[in-house]
Amino acid sequence: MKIATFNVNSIRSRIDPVRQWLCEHQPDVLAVQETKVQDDEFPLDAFAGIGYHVIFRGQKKYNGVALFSRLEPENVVDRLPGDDGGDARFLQADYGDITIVNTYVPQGREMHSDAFAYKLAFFRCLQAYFVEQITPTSKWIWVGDLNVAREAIDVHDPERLWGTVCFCQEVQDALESVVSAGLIDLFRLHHPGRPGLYTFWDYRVPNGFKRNLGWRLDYLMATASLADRCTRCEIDTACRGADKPSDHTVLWAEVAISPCPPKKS
DNA sequence: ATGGTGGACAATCCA
Repeated sequence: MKIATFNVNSIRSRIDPVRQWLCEHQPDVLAVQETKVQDDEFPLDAFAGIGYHVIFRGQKKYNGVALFSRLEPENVVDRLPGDDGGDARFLQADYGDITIVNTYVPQGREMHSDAFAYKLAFFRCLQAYFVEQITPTSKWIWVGDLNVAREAIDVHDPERLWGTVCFCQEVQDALESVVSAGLIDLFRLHHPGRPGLYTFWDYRVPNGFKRNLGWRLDYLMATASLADRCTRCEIDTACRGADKPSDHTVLWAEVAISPCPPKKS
Protein backbone atom coordinates (compact mmCIF):
# COMPACT_ATOMS: atom_id res chain seq x y z
CA MET A 1 0.00 0.00 0.00
CA LYS A 2 0.98 3.58 -0.60
CA ILE A 3 0.37 6.17 2.10
CA ALA A 4 0.97 9.91 1.94
CA THR A 5 0.69 13.05 4.06
CA PHE A 6 0.34 16.70 3.02
CA ASN A 7 -0.20 19.89 5.02
CA VAL A 8 -2.37 21.79 2.54
CA ASN A 9 -2.80 25.16 4.33
CA SER A 10 -6.49 25.36 3.27
CA ILE A 11 -8.04 22.49 1.33
CA ARG A 12 -10.19 24.92 -0.65
CA SER A 13 -7.06 26.67 -1.94
CA ARG A 14 -5.36 23.36 -2.74
CA ILE A 15 -8.12 21.49 -4.57
CA ASP A 16 -6.18 21.20 -7.83
CA PRO A 17 -2.85 20.05 -6.33
CA VAL A 18 -4.59 17.48 -4.13
CA ARG A 19 -6.76 16.15 -6.95
CA GLN A 20 -3.75 15.98 -9.24
CA TRP A 21 -1.61 14.21 -6.68
CA LEU A 22 -4.32 11.63 -5.98
CA CYS A 23 -4.90 10.93 -9.66
CA GLU A 24 -1.22 10.74 -10.59
CA HIS A 25 0.06 8.72 -7.62
CA GLN A 26 -3.04 6.69 -6.69
CA PRO A 27 -2.16 6.37 -2.98
CA ASP A 28 -4.24 4.02 -0.84
CA VAL A 29 -4.45 6.75 1.79
CA LEU A 30 -3.67 10.49 1.71
CA ALA A 31 -3.78 12.32 5.03
CA VAL A 32 -4.08 16.10 4.91
CA GLN A 33 -3.73 18.74 7.59
CA GLU A 34 -4.78 22.37 7.97
CA THR A 35 -7.90 22.02 5.88
CA LYS A 36 -9.19 25.26 7.46
CA VAL A 37 -12.83 24.50 6.78
CA GLN A 38 -15.77 23.51 8.93
CA ASP A 39 -17.34 20.16 8.09
CA ASP A 40 -20.50 21.49 6.42
CA GLU A 41 -18.38 23.53 4.00
CA PHE A 42 -15.84 20.83 3.04
CA PRO A 43 -15.51 20.88 -0.79
CA LEU A 44 -16.81 17.32 -1.28
CA ASP A 45 -18.00 17.98 -4.83
CA ALA A 46 -14.50 18.97 -5.92
CA PHE A 47 -13.24 15.49 -4.99
CA ALA A 48 -16.18 13.47 -6.32
CA GLY A 49 -15.70 10.93 -9.10
CA ILE A 50 -11.99 10.25 -8.63
CA GLY A 51 -12.39 7.01 -6.69
CA TYR A 52 -11.67 8.20 -3.18
CA HIS A 53 -13.58 8.15 0.06
CA VAL A 54 -12.99 11.22 2.17
CA ILE A 55 -13.59 11.86 5.85
CA PHE A 56 -12.80 15.07 7.69
CA ARG A 57 -12.90 16.83 11.00
CA GLY A 58 -12.61 20.58 10.69
CA GLN A 59 -13.51 23.91 12.16
CA LYS A 60 -13.72 27.48 11.01
CA LYS A 61 -10.50 29.26 10.04
CA TYR A 62 -7.84 27.05 11.65
CA ASN A 63 -6.57 23.47 11.84
CA GLY A 64 -8.69 20.65 10.45
CA VAL A 65 -7.69 17.17 9.18
CA ALA A 66 -8.96 14.81 6.49
CA LEU A 67 -8.30 11.32 5.10
CA PHE A 68 -8.69 10.34 1.45
CA SER A 69 -8.73 6.58 0.81
CA ARG A 70 -9.40 3.89 -1.77
CA LEU A 71 -11.03 1.61 0.80
CA GLU A 72 -13.98 2.64 2.88
CA PRO A 73 -12.91 3.91 6.32
CA GLU A 74 -14.11 1.98 9.36
CA ASN A 75 -14.06 2.65 13.10
CA VAL A 76 -13.50 6.38 12.64
CA VAL A 77 -12.23 8.31 15.68
CA ASP A 78 -12.31 12.09 15.36
CA ARG A 79 -10.76 13.21 18.61
CA LEU A 80 -7.68 12.30 20.60
CA PRO A 81 -8.63 10.58 23.85
CA GLY A 82 -7.58 12.77 26.76
CA ASP A 83 -7.53 15.93 24.66
CA ASP A 84 -10.61 18.16 24.64
CA GLY A 85 -10.83 17.53 20.89
CA GLY A 86 -12.22 20.92 20.11
CA ASP A 87 -9.30 21.85 17.90
CA ALA A 88 -9.89 19.43 14.99
CA ARG A 89 -6.35 18.07 14.95
CA PHE A 90 -6.94 14.30 15.09
CA LEU A 91 -8.55 11.78 12.75
CA GLN A 92 -8.19 7.99 12.84
CA ALA A 93 -9.67 5.25 10.68
CA ASP A 94 -9.18 1.58 9.89
CA TYR A 95 -8.61 0.47 6.30
CA GLY A 96 -8.92 -3.29 6.43
CA ASP A 97 -6.60 -4.40 9.23
CA ILE A 98 -4.44 -1.25 9.07
CA THR A 99 -5.10 1.71 11.39
CA ILE A 100 -4.15 5.20 10.27
CA VAL A 101 -3.85 8.09 12.73
CA ASN A 102 -3.63 11.55 11.15
CA THR A 103 -2.62 14.46 13.39
CA TYR A 104 -1.92 18.14 13.06
CA VAL A 105 0.16 18.71 16.18
CA PRO A 106 -0.10 22.24 17.69
CA GLN A 107 2.74 24.44 16.44
CA GLY A 108 3.32 26.00 19.86
CA ARG A 109 3.67 29.66 18.84
CA GLU A 110 6.23 30.79 21.43
CA MET A 111 8.42 28.93 23.92
CA HIS A 112 6.63 28.42 27.25
CA SER A 113 3.39 30.04 26.05
CA ASP A 114 0.01 28.45 26.72
CA ALA A 115 0.12 27.18 23.13
CA PHE A 116 3.50 25.53 23.83
CA ALA A 117 2.09 23.87 26.97
CA TYR A 118 -0.82 22.58 24.88
CA LYS A 119 1.63 21.16 22.33
CA LEU A 120 3.40 19.17 25.06
CA ALA A 121 0.04 18.06 26.51
CA PHE A 122 -1.06 16.88 23.05
CA PHE A 123 2.04 14.68 22.80
CA ARG A 124 1.40 13.28 26.28
CA CYS A 125 -2.15 12.32 25.24
CA LEU A 126 -0.80 10.65 22.10
CA GLN A 127 1.80 8.77 24.11
CA ALA A 128 -0.78 7.42 26.56
CA TYR A 129 -3.13 6.50 23.71
CA PHE A 130 -0.49 4.62 21.68
CA VAL A 131 0.86 2.79 24.72
CA GLU A 132 -2.69 1.62 25.38
CA GLN A 133 -3.49 0.71 21.76
CA ILE A 134 -0.30 -0.53 20.12
CA THR A 135 0.94 -4.10 20.61
CA PRO A 136 3.98 -5.81 19.04
CA THR A 137 1.81 -7.12 16.18
CA SER A 138 -0.21 -3.95 15.56
CA LYS A 139 -0.46 -2.53 12.05
CA TRP A 140 -0.63 1.17 12.83
CA ILE A 141 0.70 4.21 10.98
CA TRP A 142 0.81 7.63 12.65
CA VAL A 143 1.15 10.38 10.04
CA GLY A 144 0.94 14.11 9.71
CA ASP A 145 2.44 17.46 10.55
CA LEU A 146 4.08 16.76 13.91
CA ASN A 147 5.69 20.22 14.16
CA VAL A 148 8.96 18.80 15.52
CA ALA A 149 12.35 18.39 13.88
CA ARG A 150 13.73 15.22 15.48
CA GLU A 151 17.46 15.85 14.97
CA ALA A 152 19.96 18.51 13.92
CA ILE A 153 19.96 17.10 10.37
CA ASP A 154 16.23 17.85 10.20
CA VAL A 155 16.73 21.65 10.09
CA HIS A 156 18.84 23.84 7.78
CA ASP A 157 20.55 25.82 10.58
CA PRO A 158 20.52 23.81 13.82
CA GLU A 159 22.73 26.23 15.77
CA ARG A 160 20.56 29.28 15.11
CA LEU A 161 17.21 27.49 15.31
CA TRP A 162 17.86 25.52 18.49
CA GLY A 163 15.46 26.57 21.24
CA THR A 164 12.52 27.39 18.97
CA VAL A 165 9.12 25.73 19.36
CA CYS A 166 9.65 23.08 16.69
CA PHE A 167 13.31 22.40 17.46
CA CYS A 168 14.07 22.27 21.19
CA GLN A 169 14.71 19.64 23.84
CA GLU A 170 11.17 19.70 25.27
CA VAL A 171 9.38 18.86 22.02
CA GLN A 172 12.03 16.40 20.89
CA ASP A 173 11.65 14.54 24.20
CA ALA A 174 7.87 14.68 23.88
CA LEU A 175 7.95 13.23 20.35
CA GLU A 176 10.47 10.54 21.29
CA SER A 177 8.21 9.39 24.12
CA VAL A 178 5.41 8.87 21.59
CA VAL A 179 7.72 7.10 19.13
CA SER A 180 8.90 4.84 21.97
CA ALA A 181 5.39 3.39 22.16
CA GLY A 182 6.46 1.29 19.15
CA LEU A 183 6.82 3.39 16.01
CA ILE A 184 9.50 3.79 13.33
CA ASP A 185 10.23 6.94 11.29
CA LEU A 186 9.92 5.58 7.73
CA PHE A 187 11.67 8.46 6.00
CA ARG A 188 14.73 8.31 8.25
CA LEU A 189 14.73 4.52 7.98
CA HIS A 190 15.23 4.86 4.23
CA HIS A 191 17.50 7.92 4.30
CA PRO A 192 19.68 7.41 7.37
CA GLY A 193 21.94 10.28 8.36
CA ARG A 194 21.18 12.38 5.29
CA PRO A 195 20.87 16.13 5.96
CA GLY A 196 19.12 18.64 3.70
CA LEU A 197 15.91 16.66 3.16
CA TYR A 198 12.90 18.66 4.34
CA THR A 199 9.11 18.75 4.21
CA PHE A 200 8.53 22.41 5.16
CA TRP A 201 9.90 25.79 4.08
CA ASP A 202 8.66 28.98 5.75
CA TYR A 203 7.23 31.17 2.98
CA ARG A 204 8.17 34.28 4.96
CA VAL A 205 11.85 33.52 4.36
CA PRO A 206 12.84 35.11 1.02
CA ASN A 207 13.48 32.33 -1.52
CA GLY A 208 13.41 29.86 1.35
CA PHE A 209 12.45 26.95 -0.89
CA LYS A 210 14.99 27.78 -3.61
CA ARG A 211 17.71 28.11 -0.98
CA ASN A 212 16.45 24.93 0.74
CA LEU A 213 16.06 26.68 4.11
CA GLY A 214 13.75 23.93 5.30
CA TRP A 215 12.64 21.78 8.18
CA ARG A 216 11.52 18.14 8.43
CA LEU A 217 8.27 18.46 10.38
CA ASP A 218 6.02 15.93 8.61
CA TYR A 219 6.30 12.21 9.28
CA LEU A 220 5.12 8.70 8.51
CA MET A 221 5.59 6.62 11.68
CA ALA A 222 4.79 2.91 11.40
CA THR A 223 4.76 -0.07 13.72
CA ALA A 224 7.46 -2.70 13.09
CA SER A 225 5.31 -5.14 11.09
CA LEU A 226 4.67 -2.38 8.52
CA ALA A 227 8.09 -0.71 8.70
CA ASP A 228 9.69 -4.10 7.98
CA ARG A 229 7.86 -4.14 4.66
CA CYS A 230 8.42 -0.50 3.71
CA THR A 231 10.23 -0.42 0.37
CA ARG A 232 10.38 3.34 -0.30
CA CYS A 233 9.77 6.65 1.46
CA GLU A 234 10.11 9.94 -0.44
CA ILE A 235 9.38 13.66 -0.32
CA ASP A 236 7.56 14.90 -3.42
CA THR A 237 7.96 18.61 -4.09
CA ALA A 238 6.32 18.43 -7.52
CA CYS A 239 3.00 19.64 -6.12
CA ARG A 240 4.59 22.95 -5.11
CA GLY A 241 3.94 25.84 -7.44
CA ALA A 242 0.93 24.08 -8.96
CA ASP A 243 -1.21 27.20 -9.16
CA LYS A 244 -0.47 28.59 -5.68
CA PRO A 245 2.53 27.86 -3.47
CA SER A 246 2.25 25.68 -0.40
CA ASP A 247 4.79 25.67 2.43
CA HIS A 248 4.70 21.89 2.92
CA THR A 249 5.17 19.06 0.42
CA VAL A 250 3.77 15.55 0.04
CA LEU A 251 5.61 12.85 1.99
CA TRP A 252 4.80 9.31 0.89
CA ALA A 253 5.79 5.71 1.48
CA GLU A 254 5.26 2.36 -0.19
CA VAL A 255 4.66 -0.64 2.08
CA ALA A 256 4.64 -4.10 0.49
CA ILE A 257 1.45 -5.21 2.19
CA SER A 258 -2.23 -5.05 1.29
CA PRO A 259 -4.90 -4.15 3.83
CA CYS A 260 -6.75 -7.36 4.70
CA PRO A 261 -10.36 -7.43 5.84
CA PRO A 262 -10.37 -8.01 9.59
CA LYS A 263 -11.29 -11.55 10.61
CA LYS A 264 -14.85 -11.81 11.85
CA SER A 265 -15.41 -14.00 14.91
C1' DA B 1 17.04 43.05 10.72
C1' DT B 2 11.80 41.00 15.46
C1' DG B 3 10.56 41.80 9.05
C1' DG B 4 8.80 38.63 5.52
C1' DT B 5 3.83 36.08 3.00
C1' DG B 6 -0.31 33.23 2.52
C1' DG B 7 -4.90 32.00 4.13
C1' DA B 8 -9.35 32.83 6.41
C1' DC B 9 -12.19 36.41 7.17
C1' DA B 10 -13.61 40.77 7.68
C1' DA B 11 -9.95 43.47 12.43
C1' DT B 12 -6.67 40.44 13.39
C1' DC B 13 -5.15 35.50 14.20
C1' DC B 14 -2.19 31.79 12.91
C1' DA B 15 1.76 29.66 10.77
